[in-house]
Amino acid sequence: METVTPRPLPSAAVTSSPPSFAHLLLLTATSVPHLKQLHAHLLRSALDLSLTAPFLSKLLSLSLSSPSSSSSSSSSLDYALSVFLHSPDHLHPHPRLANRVLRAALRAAEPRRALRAYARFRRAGLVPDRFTLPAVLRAAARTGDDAAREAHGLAARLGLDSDPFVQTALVGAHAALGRVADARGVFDRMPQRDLVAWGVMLDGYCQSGRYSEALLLFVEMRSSGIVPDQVILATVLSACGRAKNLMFGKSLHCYILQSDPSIDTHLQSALITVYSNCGSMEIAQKLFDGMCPKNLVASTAMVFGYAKLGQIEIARSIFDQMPNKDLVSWSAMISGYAESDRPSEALKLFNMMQESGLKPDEITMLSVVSACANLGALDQAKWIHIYVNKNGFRTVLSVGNALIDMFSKCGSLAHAQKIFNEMPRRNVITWTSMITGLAMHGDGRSALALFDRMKVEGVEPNSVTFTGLLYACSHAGLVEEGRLVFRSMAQEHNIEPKYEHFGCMVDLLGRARLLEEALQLIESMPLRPNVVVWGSLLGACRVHGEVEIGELAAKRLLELDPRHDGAYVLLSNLYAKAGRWDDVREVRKQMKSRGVLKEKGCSWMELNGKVHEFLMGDVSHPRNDEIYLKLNEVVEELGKMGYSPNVGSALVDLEEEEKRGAVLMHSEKLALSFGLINSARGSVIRIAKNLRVCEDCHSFMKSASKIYEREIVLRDRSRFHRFKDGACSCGEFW
DNA sequence: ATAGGGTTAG
Repeated sequence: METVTPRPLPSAAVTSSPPSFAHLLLLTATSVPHLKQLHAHLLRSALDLSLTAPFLSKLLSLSLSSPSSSSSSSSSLDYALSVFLHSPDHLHPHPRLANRVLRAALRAAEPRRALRAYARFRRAGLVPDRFTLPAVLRAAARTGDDAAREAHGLAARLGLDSDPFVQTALVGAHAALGRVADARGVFDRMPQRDLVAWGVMLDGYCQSGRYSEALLLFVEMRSSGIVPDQVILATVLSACGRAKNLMFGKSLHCYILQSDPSIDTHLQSALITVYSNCGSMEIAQKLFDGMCPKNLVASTAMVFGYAKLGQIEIARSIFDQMPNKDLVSWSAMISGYAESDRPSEALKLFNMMQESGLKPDEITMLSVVSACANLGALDQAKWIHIYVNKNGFRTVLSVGNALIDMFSKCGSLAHAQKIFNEMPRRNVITWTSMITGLAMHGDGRSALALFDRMKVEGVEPNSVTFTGLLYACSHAGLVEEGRLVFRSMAQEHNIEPKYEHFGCMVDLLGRARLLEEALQLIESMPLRPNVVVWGSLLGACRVHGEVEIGELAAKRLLELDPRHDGAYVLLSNLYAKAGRWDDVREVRKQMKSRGVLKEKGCSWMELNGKVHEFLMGDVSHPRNDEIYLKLNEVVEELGKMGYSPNVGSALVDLEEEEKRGAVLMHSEKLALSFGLINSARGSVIRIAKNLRVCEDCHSFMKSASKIYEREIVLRDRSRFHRFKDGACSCGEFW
């Protein structure tokens, strides 16, 4: 049971005795090492003063005054705290001393240490005061420790729960631990709320990603007549940018100009962020141009904004012009490349960042891992994994999640599963990533089994989980299971199916040749059918050579997006399959007249840590001659088994013979030839490709795997194909 | 109590 009676304070007794020479000596110390030296000296004369108030006091002021950037300050703090932590139980620390330690630990970004020290203090009989609790709560908020609940109760027992400082800290702690409703409850019961309290509540919404609610709170604040300061405005602007609420941003901009045209740099940067997050780069650029000197934060926001719009070259040039770059600016540029499908550049930049002497944090790592996932290069992935473990990111949940995805996308389910199994904690993203990984590899049964386990463990699936599950059913041809999953979404989990779910269902039904049913689903869905669902239907029609429904799907698709290259390609393949060559030419003509270009096929593979790229018909590789020689050989060998190129996959108006040539030059065939030349017999050949593999390449790979006795793992845009002994793991469901 | 970078799906 908690005691609230203050205990006698022996340390105060020490202070009140006349200072000894030893004490005076201590006070001459000029640095922590110096103090340690004096301390050791006094110990030798049997005077242990380390537990006296003056010593601790001096120790603290020295620790706190050393420059915060140097590593010595953290080790000084370490020393200071260890003295506290090893002091005997009967010390009964004075809250003032405890508060200084807690504040020091917080300032040194050592919340865990603060909590340990606090626990130690409590055991020694500390009775916290109105300054202790906020510090503890802030530490707990940062570590995710549930000391907050305990502190809440303690505050009530000590009668401190009506103190505005304590209340504000409670709001912050609840919010940081994801209990926004509890935070709001405390906030609403506060009899008076200063700007800090409003700020903490606003920040609380932002921390849990509820940006629109933050904006609502700001509106409430304004209507209760409170005038925001620059800190509040900066927070709200940030929320506004993240909520991508351009209108709100503009009105905030007006408000700021009206109320106080002297905008400080924080606000300027925050305004730029609003516009760049909303994709309004013209306005962002104008504000940025008016900024002198350009600050780091604003420049980073510009880099981010352009990168998000795909204008990666402009982003890069701003990045290159920045005189100083910190971790956040590097990360923004790296994630820009990662998100714009330029994984090699992302990894290159990561190396440059390290050369410049910066160590990544976990957020940088997420972009790096995700870039490697997109690249699909297994050796790189293994290297990144080692790097993650070496640099202390192994136990970070989000990084573990990204690793699962990375190994799945690099073709090694085994690695992904190992990481999954060894994760100390798992959240919905962990499970979803693993389910999606299994789906990509065509293992639908395991994906469903994992989903059952997930439910048993009480993790609530979200809409992404269902995308993965439906995708798993679709790629494994599990029609009934897919229907059940689809139905359970709304019925059991309260998740309304979105476009991607309908897309998966259309895919699932379509691949099972239930094309009529797929069409009915599209026509009866509560959302307006979009490019995704018509595209799925068209794809299925191509697989089954179903011209009539396919034409309809293509027509609808092209109404929605006349420049959709995939639609023309699929339609043309479909006509080719049916032998309707006039229609093939017609599609081609239409495409030409509308200036639509087919995305160029590109494959790549890793050799000795280097990624080699092949475009369709590529002749630029330094070992071009060898590659084509090998390709000819493979074609000849396969020909003996009855292979002949399937020209339906060619989308060019060429003569028959030229079509054959074009199909034979598909990028994955070039990559395969390169792989056969350069890798040892019996080793796995891994190829990644930007588009979906064509029918001809698919059968080509199957035969090649048999003749050359090689396992070939091909990642295409939608899934993995593992060719072995003349068969593919996809079982033709693709 | 203040501004900039983040994992699954698309």
